[in-house]
Amino acid sequence: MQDEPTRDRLIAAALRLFGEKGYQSTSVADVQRESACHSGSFYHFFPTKQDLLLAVLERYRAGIVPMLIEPAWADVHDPIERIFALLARYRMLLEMSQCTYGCPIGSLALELHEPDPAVRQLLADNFTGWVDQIENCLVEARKHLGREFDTRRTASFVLTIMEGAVMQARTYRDLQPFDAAVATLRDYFNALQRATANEELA
Amino acid sequence: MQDEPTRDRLIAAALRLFGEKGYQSTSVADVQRESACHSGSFYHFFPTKQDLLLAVLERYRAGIVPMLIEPAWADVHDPIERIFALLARYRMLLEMSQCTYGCPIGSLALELHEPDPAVRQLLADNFTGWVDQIENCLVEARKHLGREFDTRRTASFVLTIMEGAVMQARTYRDLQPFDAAVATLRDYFNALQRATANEELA
DNA sequence: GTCTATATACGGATAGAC
DNA sequence: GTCTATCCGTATATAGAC
Repeated sequence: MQDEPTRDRLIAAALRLFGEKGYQSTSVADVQRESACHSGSFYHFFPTKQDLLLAVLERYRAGIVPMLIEPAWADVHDPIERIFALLARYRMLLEMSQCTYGCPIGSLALELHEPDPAVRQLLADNFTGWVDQIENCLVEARKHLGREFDTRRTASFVLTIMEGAVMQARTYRDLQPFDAAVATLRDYFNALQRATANEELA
Repeated sequence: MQDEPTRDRLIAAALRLFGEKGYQSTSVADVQRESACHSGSFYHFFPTKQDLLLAVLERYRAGIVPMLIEPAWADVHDPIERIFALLARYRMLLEMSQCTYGCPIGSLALELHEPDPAVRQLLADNFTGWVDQIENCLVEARKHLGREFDTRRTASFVLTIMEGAVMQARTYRDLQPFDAAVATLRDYFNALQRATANEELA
């Protein structure tokens, strides 16, 4: 950890701190302390604090598949189950943190009310990258879900639910609203599959 | 406006500013300027900035029915349509602000990572008050939605979707993900009603 | 209750030696 | 590339006259 290049250590520390405390509540001094480097090094790599944020968001974006999706899907192959396996990862994050740590991208998206365009774009890119993965699952599952099924719209809906569910779990400090949302999403998929099966019978 | 008691002017200004810029990005000086009062008055009414936040959250909570629900439901009587009428209010807020202003409670809930317990409780109370109203609609609509229908779980699901949809609309600066989420929720209710109608035929 | 002036701390960012 | 020391603005909060 200490042997990593300084720039990477700074990004790694910021990634953790921005997730735990938020962007504004994390001072440049916090990042310096956690990465064991000093002011001169920091500003050598990042002209401003926001440039560090951009690097963090880019690292999140690049990490969606290797750091989030692949671990979640290693032992799950059914496309619909993969969606719920991903949601289970967020549940685990909430559980391990007593419902304080959820989705860092969602938190940043609402914390920064008037983000710099480059920041906003990277937040959006993170959402899009996540939704892309869900959509892949839905395309694969399409035959069970009806011909006129809109895979993109539904993939976006899954992100909507994950983010809203994390928000409530954090606010109530309770997994129940998260579990409730996931259970209701499950109902929805079941209803779609039942409807499609009925169509095929007819 | 200028004739209002000072304390109310402070709360009103803070309510607006916290919604527009967030809590941390709003300085006490901002609130003083917008409410046309000075430091001495501010700290006469609110010992700390957080005490002002508590007053704002309490005002939001008390305003759910008179300021949000009643206007949204004045001309709508079908219980399911009332749910969509409420969601349409949020769409209007997004539209009027070019997708920058969504749900101030949700924004505060994710901005404040380790809120004071009193703050967190008031955020939760706001969510609960909102969900209560949705649940009333679902109880009224129950006969069309199936006997084993869980009204509380589904009401919480509606909040989940609203918050997640607002988050995405703000991040993309585009109403499309919001509309997509609402349309998918509509599909879900339609599926529930269809399933219940089929049950009754059988 | 309201005003002005100010204490005090901490934030992001910079200077310049090494 | 890394270090120490520091500038300077702004933040919350206070003091004390009126």
